[in-house]
Order: sequence, then C-alpha cells, then structure tokens
Amino acid sequence: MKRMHWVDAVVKDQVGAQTVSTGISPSGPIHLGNLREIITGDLLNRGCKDKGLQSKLIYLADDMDPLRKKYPFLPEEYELQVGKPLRNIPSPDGKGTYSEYFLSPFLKSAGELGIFPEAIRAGDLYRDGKMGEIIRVTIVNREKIRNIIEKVSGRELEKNWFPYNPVCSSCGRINTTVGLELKGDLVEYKCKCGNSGDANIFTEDGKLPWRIEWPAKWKILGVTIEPFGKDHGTVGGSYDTGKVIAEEIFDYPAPLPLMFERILLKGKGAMHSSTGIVIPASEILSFCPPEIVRFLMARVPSTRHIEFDPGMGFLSLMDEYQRMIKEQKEEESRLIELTIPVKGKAQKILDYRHMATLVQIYSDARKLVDVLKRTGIDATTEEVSKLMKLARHWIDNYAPDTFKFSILPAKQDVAISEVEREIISDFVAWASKTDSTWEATEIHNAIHNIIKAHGTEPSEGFKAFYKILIGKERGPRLGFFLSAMDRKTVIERLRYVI
RNA sequence: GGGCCCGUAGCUUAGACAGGUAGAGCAUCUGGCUUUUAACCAGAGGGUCAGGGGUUCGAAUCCCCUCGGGCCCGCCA
Repeated sequence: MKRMHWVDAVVKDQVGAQTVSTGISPSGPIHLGNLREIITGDLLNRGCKDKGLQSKLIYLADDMDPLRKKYPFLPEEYELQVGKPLRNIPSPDGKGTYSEYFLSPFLKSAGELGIFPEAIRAGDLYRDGKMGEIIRVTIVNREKIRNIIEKVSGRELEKNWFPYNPVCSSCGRINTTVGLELKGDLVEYKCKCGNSGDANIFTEDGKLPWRIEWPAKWKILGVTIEPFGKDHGTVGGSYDTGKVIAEEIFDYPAPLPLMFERILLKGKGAMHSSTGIVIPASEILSFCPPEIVRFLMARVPSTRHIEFDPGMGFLSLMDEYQRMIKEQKEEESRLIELTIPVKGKAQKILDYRHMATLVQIYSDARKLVDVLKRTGIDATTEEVSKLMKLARHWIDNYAPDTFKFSILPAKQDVAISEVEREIISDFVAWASKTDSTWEATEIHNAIHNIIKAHGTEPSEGFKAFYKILIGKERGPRLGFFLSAMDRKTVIERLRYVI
C-alpha cells in the first residue's frame, strides 16, 4: 500500500480556501527550532496547494509583546526596556526597532528556504484598527471569557482581570497597566508607575492578552490551519482556551491544529534563547544548504522531536540526502518534492564531504572547478564557490578535529623511522624526475609502488606522508591531496624532513 | 497533578496516522581490492519490535495497563 506523506495526511480533510498561519514573538535570535514552525507551515501550505486548494501562508510577528526580561545577550541598559512592546524598543544595533532586528534576518533565511510568507506585524493590526471591533467584543464578553479560561485551563484569574493590556502613555510598559473600563473606543487604565490614562482600542495603544489575541487573530485573518509548538498544545493550554473562545465568543471555527515537537541540539538539549543553546536560523544556513534544512523537517512527522547534530551527524544527513536525490525512489518522490525549496527545480548538490576536504586545500573557487573537472565532476564556479563557503564555515566551527588538517610549515621537524625516510626519499626522487606527471592517479600509483618495494604495510607507508605534511596519521587521499598542492612545495617539504 | 514524544539488530534508525512475510546504514565476520578524513565491491550472521493484556483470519502498527528515557504545561507569550 502506498504510504501517504505526513503532510498530505494532515491536510487530507481540508476543503475550501486555506490560510496557514505561524508566527513568533521576535524577542531574540530566531533559531532552528523556530525554523521548524515556518517550514511546517510551508509544508502544509504546499500540501493544500498540491491537493488543488487555494492556500496561503502568513507569518505573524507578535511585536506588541513585551520584552520579558533583559536576556543575557542584551546590554545592561535594556533593563529599562523590560515590559515595553518589542516594536517600541530600539534595536541592539541602534538601527530601527528591536523586533525588526530579529525578524528581518529570519525572513531572509526563510526566503533562502523558498518560503515567502505574508509577514504581518501584530502591532500593525492594532495600529490600523483591525483589532478594534474584536477588542470591543472581548471586553463586552469579558465575564464569559473569564469563565471559559478558568474552566478550560483550570486556573483562576485575578479579580481585577481585564482582557486588554494598555501601553502606559508615561512609562511605555504594557505589563504594568490594568484596564478598568471601556468608554466608547477608550479603555481607562492605570499603571503601576502612577500614571493613568485612556487607550484607544483602534490604535496600537494596547493589545489583547495572548489567550484571547490568538483566537482573535484567527478570525481577523481567516486562519484555517495553525501549526504551533507543544507548549501551546498542552491540555488546557492556549489552543484549548482559544478554540472555545473562537467558537463561542467570536463565532469562528478554530483552525486545524498541528503540534510540532522541539529540536534538540545533539549532546546539549533543547534550544532556548535563554540558555544560550541556540543555533540562529541564519547561522544554520551559513553551513547547511537550504534543502537540507527542509529535508531535516520534512522527513519526519512534526510530532517527533529532532535531534540535530551539527558535527559528524550533519555529514551523515548530507549523505542521506544525496542518496535520496541520486536514487529517486518512487516512495520518496513526495519527500523530494517537499524538500526542494523552489518547486519543480531539480536538485543537484555537490558532495559536501568531499568539499569539506577540498576547502582545506584550496581557497580559490575557479581553481577548484578545474580540479573537479579533472576528476570528472562538472560544476559552475558559482555552485562551487557557494558550497565552498558553506563547507569552510562548517570546518571552522563544527567539524570534529579528526576531520580538520592544515599543511605544516616547510621547515618543521617531524620524527620518522628509517623505513619511512627511505620511502619518502624514493618518492622525492620520483617526484623530482622531469618526465613524471603531477597527477593524482600517477602520484598514488607511484607511492603505492614505492611502499610495496620496501615491503611495508600500505597503511604504515601512507602514514609517513601524513605525519610530514599535516602532522597527523591520516588524511585526505594522498594522490589527490598532493596533486592539489604545488609540486615544488611538496618536494621541498619532504626534503627538509629526510 | 495533567499532557506530548520516544523505546524495533551491538549502535543510529525506517516501517505506525490507512493492520498483510520486520527493512536500511554503521559496527562485526567471510572473500575481493594498488586503504583514506567513518574507503569500495560481493556475501554472512545478528530481532521474544520495552513488557503484559485485548480486538482481529492476521498486530511493530489499533485499544487498555505497566515500566524506562526525554520534553512541555500548571508565570508570560
């Protein structure tokens, strides 16, 4: 029986036009875990489209949310910004707002993944008055809503609970005010700072609390499908209360929920901005080709957690991807479709593992293209230079030490045995001959013959070269490696040691 | 206190949502090979699918219970 991809299984009963919504509070670097949210949204969006439905993806930035605390990555003076809406706080780099500072690189990363959502700032919805009427409905029905939240979530709300949080006109904070009463379009409030005033519900003077804001946005934006992290999905959590509020108060059917699990960093645990265990989305894309990020998310159901290993495990992931693309198995055709960032575009990806070695020998992309051509791999300079950049970054930051090497200086002493000295010496003699070609296979054959002539185990003989050239016992394919280096340099180096 | 995910070969795991002979990679062993950043080729062994019960002609898969590991909620979002 043909298996259905989880994406198609999730949307199989959806009918009519779809709006898939995801979003985040842009309070810090947006990381790989958050990337799962938007990729999941994109996958569902594609699932709907591929099934023939009209569908779009929106990404909601909750920039009216307050800064909860001065995160470790923020300078001291941000202590003063705590409690203010993110969109009203200056950016750490001094340009623009705090929320855009984190949001815009993220949207750029999403673009690299082939995801171009309609990005909506919650603050704009308030500013443009789109939330006004539903805020009024909320305040008018506040007792009913209070009952729903208390009943569904099992928690008790404060006596003076008011379902609208005004921004204080004096201190700018949104978490120190309490609404008192709605008069016309104005909510009277007072703030802990001593100030009191009126907030206009048709402006960005304030916001709904999360548990109400969420269902309100479903209705305002016509959301039909919403993936969210497991923190929202717990029983009595905000999806549960939101669903009842949407249906009973706002008269709007709750969207199809899809909970997704967290992404753990191998050996470190769950990603959290606060704990510093984080790989920002942009950072991932500086060593990981975009299709691999999609592959990572699309291959397993969203309800499973993913353990991401940026080290050796990452290379295995690359291998698996390449195998999939090469084999083009029927049962993986849907996964391939969903993995590819730009639909319909065939994927060719150069061997990352190979590139991670090459990048340690070459720094010039054009030269590398020639070398690849010699070994029968055809690639454009652009492709090569792109992958080189990724592989270089991976080597510098994530590769295990066993994978790294650097060529030793010409005049560095290395202890070698007598047999090793003879082998190297014979090789130098061979390499110095004017008629011998400096080509990978030739070099390899020459070395092998010399080692054999000395009656030494091949592994022992090869070791000598690695010790001298890179100071390690193992290394990249010798013939290939040496042919990539300048012949004179190699001879000089070997001569120095013998 | 409540919830979610996971438990399949020594290790990593696919297969579970839609029941139909448990499959792969690594490791191991055998043979081949002019060894290479976890080499390649051919082959072999290796499994009470965590445990127990139920449904069914048939269960890794569906239902219930138990155990073990991870995570989330019970502030805010």
